[in-house]
Amino acid sequence: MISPLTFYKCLADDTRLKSLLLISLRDELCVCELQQALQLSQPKVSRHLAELRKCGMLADERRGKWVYYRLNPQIPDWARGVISDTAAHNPEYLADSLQRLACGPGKTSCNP
Amino acid sequence: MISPLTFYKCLADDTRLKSLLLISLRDELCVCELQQALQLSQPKVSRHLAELRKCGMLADERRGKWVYYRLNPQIPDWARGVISDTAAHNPEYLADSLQRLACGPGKTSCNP
DNA sequence: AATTGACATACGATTTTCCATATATATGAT
DNA sequence: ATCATATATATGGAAAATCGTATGTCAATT
Repeated sequence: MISPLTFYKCLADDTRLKSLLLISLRDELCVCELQQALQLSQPKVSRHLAELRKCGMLADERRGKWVYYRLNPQIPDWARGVISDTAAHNPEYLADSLQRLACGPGKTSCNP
Repeated sequence: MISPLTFYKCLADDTRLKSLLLISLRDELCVCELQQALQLSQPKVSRHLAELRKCGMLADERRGKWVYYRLNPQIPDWARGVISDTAAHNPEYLADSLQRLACGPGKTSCNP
């Protein structure tokens, strides 16, 4: 069970916070989608996702060449609520990233 | 208006997180009460409270020799919700501090 | 005005966090 | 087998956060 302090340390970085919020909104995202949405280098995105995975915040699943990340089903409800509430009430914080994520209905940047 | 990232950076330290949660539960607390509850040095508590004040998370009010801190009335509802939900769902994290805070009905450690 | 108690801040040092770059691994296609 | 793409990790260094100690400020008491 994740401690509140560990949980908030996960959210205390721009890359990790935006990744978590975007994943929460879209259910699952692969690394290259986040990379494009956040306009960051691949190692930077990957490193922060790995940290979130090690903390138990994210679960990863490889499908072919891609690795998809989603919220770990085991995180407690209060933590899931914090993430979704934050995403819901801070549209400006996510606007740019969300726009770069949306490249057509049902489409992802990885699978054109 | 505080950004989500700034907000979570405020919560990403043990002293600050516990202080915010305890203040949320007790409405207001003075420095010496937190100092005793958290078993920390006075400068350490004071420094972190000052940071929370500068970020707009806390409001302070001097009454005589004591300075009382409370949640800034202007913080957005989602942020206040995050704090109170966290306090409500993590009793173990706060148990020790809460016990040291309670030194009798209606009494504080500052005003014996 | 001198003193005491509650609190704030300044300073230097240590620790932690973060990053860019390079390199390694894994998968699928040719 | 080779290659290209997607992702992961390792390394060294830079930047930021945190801390302990010392000192400063403010209010109340005498």
